[in-house]
Amino acid sequence: MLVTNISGVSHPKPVSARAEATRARLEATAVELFEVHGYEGTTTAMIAASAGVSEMTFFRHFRSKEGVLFDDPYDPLIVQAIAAQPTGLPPIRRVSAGLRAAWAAISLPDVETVRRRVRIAGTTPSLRAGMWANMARTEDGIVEQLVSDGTPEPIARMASAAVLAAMTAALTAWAADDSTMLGAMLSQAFDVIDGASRA
Amino acid sequence: MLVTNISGVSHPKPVSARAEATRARLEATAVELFEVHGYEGTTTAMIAASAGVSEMTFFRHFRSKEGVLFDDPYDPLIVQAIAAQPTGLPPIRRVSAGLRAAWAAISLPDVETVRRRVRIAGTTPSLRAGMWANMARTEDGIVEQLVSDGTPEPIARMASAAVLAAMTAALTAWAADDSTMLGAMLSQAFDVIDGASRA
DNA sequence: GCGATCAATGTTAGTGACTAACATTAGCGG
DNA sequence: CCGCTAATGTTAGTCACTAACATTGATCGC
Repeated sequence: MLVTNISGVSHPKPVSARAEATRARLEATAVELFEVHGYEGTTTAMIAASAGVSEMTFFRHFRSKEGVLFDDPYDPLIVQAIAAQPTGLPPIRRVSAGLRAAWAAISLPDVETVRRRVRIAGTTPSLRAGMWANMARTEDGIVEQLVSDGTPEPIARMASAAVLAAMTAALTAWAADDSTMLGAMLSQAFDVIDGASRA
Repeated sequence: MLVTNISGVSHPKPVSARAEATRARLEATAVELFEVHGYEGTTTAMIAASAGVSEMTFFRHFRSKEGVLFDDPYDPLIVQAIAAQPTGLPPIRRVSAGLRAAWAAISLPDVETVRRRVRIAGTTPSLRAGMWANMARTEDGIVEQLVSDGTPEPIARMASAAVLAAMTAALTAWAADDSTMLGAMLSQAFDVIDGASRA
């Protein structure tokens, strides 16, 4: 539930109401603690204790400590939007146009929640990499689509990595400054990719 | 000593001959063990034991296990090359042109060593992020240069993130396939950024 | 209601990366 | 050869994370 899951695809876990409640409680507790003590200053033991469960239970609901912030299920919407772009475009343009379209087509459900999370990630050096890793599946999906339309794999990977990196930069810039708007930042990022941004 | 240290800038540590020898022994031992048992299958205790030192000594020479593979000191050459590009170009073009020039200007001392390391990093999911983190200082340097030439900071960060991401993709693609040449891969990456790459 | 069942949680014990504090050794200059 | 300091060793810890097994609790057939 961060940024590459644009349309709100949910986890396939067949969860009971109790489990879902526990997960939600852990998630909320964790984010609050991160904001107060910082990510590194918050231990998984603290999160579990504050949520009233054992540490083991924390790891049953989240793959890792990072997993509290990053666990986007793969969202096919992005890949579909890219597939819809003309194959005649240079790959990087095709990806940027696709992402532009994907973002324009939706409206994020709870923008402020996302902003809080991205802010934590953007201000913690060790988490910047995690944000990137969270997009791995999305990158793979984009690459697969480009390749199936005839783009050589290395080229496809370079193009998607570049665009997703610019997008990530846009997200962290947006999260860091409350006066900015997500749409505007993303638009700037795609403009940068398209070489349309000057100076 | 990986990829963002193009001109061989060395660490500023005032090292004795003995310490340098120990460091080199640990480094070589570690890479060999990584290649045999995989990165995750190699413990720091194994590395230390194989090198004939205590585990503590390992961490005195390397910040972390990842640090064995990634510890590029910041290389000002790249930033200089970017600074030399015309300020009239769109930021992303300026960065790609600068990196193109930087890579053309040098020849990597021991290409095969680099390839071994990048291969380990590229084939270990948890290390892909580390490669990226290793370039943080370089990214910051590029951003600083662009900003001092009038580019707004968010734009500068989007542009450098995008180009470095494409470059990283080129490096992993090169390392994964022994029949490819580094220069050709990098050239392709910059072509992708410039939108010159078709299909 | 009542027990059975299975998911959800707890407990315990461990591994591996990494740190801090303090003790020891080894090589160099005098 | 002595002493000094850098380099290394030892010990004892913290924290993220895992495995194996025990326990609770909600829901379902009855």
